Amino acid sequence: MKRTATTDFAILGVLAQESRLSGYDLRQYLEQSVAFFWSESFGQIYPSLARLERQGLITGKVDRESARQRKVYSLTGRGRQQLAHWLDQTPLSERPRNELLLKVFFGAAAPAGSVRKHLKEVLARHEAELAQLQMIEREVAASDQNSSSLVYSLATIRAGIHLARARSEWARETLNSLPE
Amino acid sequence: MKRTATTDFAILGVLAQESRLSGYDLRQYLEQSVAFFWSESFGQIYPSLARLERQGLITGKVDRESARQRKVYSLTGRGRQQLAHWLDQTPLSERPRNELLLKVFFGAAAPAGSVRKHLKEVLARHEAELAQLQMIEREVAASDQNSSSLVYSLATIRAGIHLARARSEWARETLNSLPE
DNA sequence: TTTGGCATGTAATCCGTTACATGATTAG
DNA sequence: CTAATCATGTAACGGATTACATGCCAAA
Repeated sequence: MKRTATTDFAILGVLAQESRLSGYDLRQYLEQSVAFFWSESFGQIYPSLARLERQGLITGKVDRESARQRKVYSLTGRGRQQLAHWLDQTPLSERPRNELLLKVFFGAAAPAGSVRKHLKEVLARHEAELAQLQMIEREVAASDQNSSSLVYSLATIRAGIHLARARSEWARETLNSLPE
Repeated sequence: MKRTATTDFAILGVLAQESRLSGYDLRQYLEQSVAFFWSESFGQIYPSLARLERQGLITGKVDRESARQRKVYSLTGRGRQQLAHWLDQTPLSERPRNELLLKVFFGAAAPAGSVRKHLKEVLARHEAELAQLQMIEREVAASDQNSSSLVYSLATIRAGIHLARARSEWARETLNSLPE
């Protein structure tokens, strides 16, 4: 018995911050905010929107102000309630699958230089990610919008910074510790 | 077009380190070594073993030395070759889904105290994990076995340590930064 | 003798991505 | 005009967990 359906709650969460969004908007929003720790595909979003509307957690209406044919959704009271309930449940601890670490673990069976090559690549990637997140942090922190969600956005950005830094340091350290 | 089939390679990798293992053994091995960044269920392992044997990458034989009815597998030359090839491919960057961060991000819509509660829990969890990994690191480092895979085991353990430390520090810092 | 661990497998189900299918609008 | 982007959806597929189903062996 699992029951998570996190896609539904990701949608409810975004609609709690901003209403009158289309499926397309929702995707954009997620990509531009939480992409580094969460993502949804259209294949998930559209069926989910239909389901949530059927359940009365969101309401959809055709957007007349737009020239395009788009349907925008907003949270209902019940939707907000359900979201709050889900947010209160302790999050499931993820069972991550890290292909890089698996390849490092089996390093002894790899061709010479493979592991170093992978480590150099991730080091570069995480250093770039770190720089980018630090820039975003400065921007967000400087934005004068004192919305209630600001502190939470900042917290997740800092999580990304901590993780990118830890991964970079590990990669650097490991490159030094490996022979050849 | 994706093509990963990582379960297969996880099995090949373990068999490269130790031969004559049953499906049950493989599960045990994975749980006791790479569990914090990789796991496989029986529902994956047994079909995968059958497939790998059909492809000639491993060979299985009924274990006569054991009183139990078990079939043990070993890597073939071709299996070792395939593994080496896979290990050389740059690992796919994971698209992680972190439910905790999602709940933090939507914190403004949560009941009062929810986020703090979650953060306290993960802080405790990661601090315990950190202590455990540090212990394991000392044990493994002290083990006189100078096997070629030792350095790679240590590297993955240190990855766990870096990550657990980063997550703990982030949680502590975030608890301080949140109001109330 | 009965419980826990060893041991193997299949079936049901879920979750998620990718590909497919279609079409309108807008900017260059 | 034409390419990019907006926009919505379904179908096919694959990967993974969980539940189901079965049964033996060893230790308490």
